[in-house]
Amino acid sequence: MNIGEIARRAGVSRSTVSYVLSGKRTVSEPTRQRIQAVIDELDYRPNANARALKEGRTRTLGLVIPPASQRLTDMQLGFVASVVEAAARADLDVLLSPSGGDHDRSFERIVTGRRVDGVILMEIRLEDDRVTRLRQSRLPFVTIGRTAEPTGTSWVDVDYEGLIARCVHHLADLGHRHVALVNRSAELVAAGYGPGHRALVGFSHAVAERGLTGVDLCCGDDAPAGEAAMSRLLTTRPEVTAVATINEAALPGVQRALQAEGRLVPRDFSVVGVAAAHWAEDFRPPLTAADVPTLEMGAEAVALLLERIAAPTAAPRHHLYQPPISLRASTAPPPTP
Amino acid sequence: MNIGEIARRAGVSRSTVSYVLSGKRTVSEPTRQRIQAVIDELDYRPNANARALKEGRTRTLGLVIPPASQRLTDMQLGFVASVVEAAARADLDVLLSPSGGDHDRSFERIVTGRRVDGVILMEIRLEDDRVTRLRQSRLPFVTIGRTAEPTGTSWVDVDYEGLIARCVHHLADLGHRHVALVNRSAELVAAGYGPGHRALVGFSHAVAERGLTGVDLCCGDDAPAGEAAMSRLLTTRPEVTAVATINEAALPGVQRALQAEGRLVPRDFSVVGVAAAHWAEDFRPPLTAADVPTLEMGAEAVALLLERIAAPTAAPRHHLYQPPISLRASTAPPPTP
DNA sequence: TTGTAAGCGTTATCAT
DNA sequence: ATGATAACGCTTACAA
Repeated sequence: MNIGEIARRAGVSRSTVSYVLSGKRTVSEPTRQRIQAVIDELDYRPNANARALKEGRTRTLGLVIPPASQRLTDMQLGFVASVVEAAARADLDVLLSPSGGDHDRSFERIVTGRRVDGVILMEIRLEDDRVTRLRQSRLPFVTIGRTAEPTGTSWVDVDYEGLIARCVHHLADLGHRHVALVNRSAELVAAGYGPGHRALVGFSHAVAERGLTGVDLCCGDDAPAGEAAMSRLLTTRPEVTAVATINEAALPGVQRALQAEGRLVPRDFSVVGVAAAHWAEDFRPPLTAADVPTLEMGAEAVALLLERIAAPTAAPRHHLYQPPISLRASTAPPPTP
Repeated sequence: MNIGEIARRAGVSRSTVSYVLSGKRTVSEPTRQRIQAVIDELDYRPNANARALKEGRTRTLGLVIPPASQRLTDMQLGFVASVVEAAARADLDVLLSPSGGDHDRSFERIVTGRRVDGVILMEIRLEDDRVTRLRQSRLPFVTIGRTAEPTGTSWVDVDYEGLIARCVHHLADLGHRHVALVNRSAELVAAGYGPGHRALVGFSHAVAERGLTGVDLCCGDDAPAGEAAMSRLLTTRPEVTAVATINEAALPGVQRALQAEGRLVPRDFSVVGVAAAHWAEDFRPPLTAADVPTLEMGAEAVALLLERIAAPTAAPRHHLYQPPISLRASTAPPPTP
């Protein structure tokens, strides 16, 4: 079923059918209706590839996700979902590429096969080969997260540095003197994963600024890891009375460890962090946290990408999110010794 | 950068370049090397759309996911990840379509725009418009889950009916007389969501067969809903000593409600279910459960789809998964009154 | 208001 | 062993 078939059945030329489809020139009402009737009857829709070939654009966005082997976190999933949704609203399709390293066939296909009009990249490292690769290609792209030197690229990111600093200040204001940071996994931080580094920077600065003692620990992205890290902390550093965290997936484990040690939150121990709202609300008691607006960020990433596609030479833009810290019920002054 | 440019620089015709790329006819070693050198130098890769147009296939799979608005469950995410991964292993790309209802533009684009060689459908209902739609189209497809009458289609599914029945028998064997089923949300069940219905059928039959009293309740896909449903059950039906569930996301809430009522698992109350392994292992104590093999199922769905694409007229195949129930530590005989 | 025809970048069938 | 050329299905000047 192609445009020629429709044209034949309607007794017109192919171009007239095309113009009915696109509305790019006026077609007399009788012919338009006749053609439309045939289209409806045969449920015809133009071949997207042929159209893309001719138009030079694919109406498709590429989304590079971390390889599936390592389970996606809730937040990553939130980004995927919101990007796909925002793209669908703009009548754009999304092509997924699971790729971690640089030499990835799927990634190469997308970047260089002209299958997409632009790319959204997730899980950005401070030094990121994929960003380098994309920069030298002509393909518009936007990153969720940012490299160490993001100038010249469009991106959205969460201000982990500032947010964790604010968390520490909040704890200091309450009177805590010994605080800890529960970071993401050691591998991630070692690999130069942005949020891990920036959270650590923000933590260290704030701790120094307020004259606190701070201990930072890495922790895998799941409850068992959180429980292990936390119980180790509680026994080796009993003076610590509060933690700040960016590792939402570890929270259930953090909670369990606290409970196992008989520390009541927030009476005996305070917890504060950066996390998607549902993790925070699911904590007992509800977690005082900066809620990462994944939905908004995914939509904004798509918007920025569409901008770059429309005007590739325009100055790149970015959006650093600093969601306010929702005061829920997990922080209080430290217990009096 | 197109094949003509490569041909010109290498001083050969376009077809020769094409043959070097595909290897479909022998090219003399010197010319082959000369052409390959140009290709490497310019990092040329053929335009995927042009190739698709000519070859009549896109090397792309469509994956229809539930609309992003409703957060994807962990299991759904597992399917997405494993499908994408399996496709990448076969050098196939995956086009995502978030679509719930039938009249979805994104879905229509994929089905009828010839953007993909085949489609994988998730979240199948007993009566599913998308399946009907796909059936009348010529496009090969595979479903994860199955309709009420799946004959003639290829699918993979979990045997919720048999599995929940086995759970009930397990509980009955232990001596429980009053058991409950924690199902998925009422909306889902009302909409004819397969797992919800089949779990209920399996539960009812097994309960009848063993002469137990059974109560079934629907419950949203999150911890708060699980907590609410469970605490309601514990107060209104205090005689119930065990639950079986297919609602993994509700498990943390189930646990909290039990704890709040002072019921110790498994001494006072038994819990058993069908859930991804990490939910089961995260339960306290570890949950006796049939572990849904999402990874395997996603890969199998891709394999079945590739079969159908290769041989559209061959008899469809399916795979009903009945993972064994891993005996962990959440079930025991009921407390003696 | 409509039709004709060129061309998007490939692949594959003929020739040579 | 290689080259010309006709499709694939569409959009869009350019003509009429």
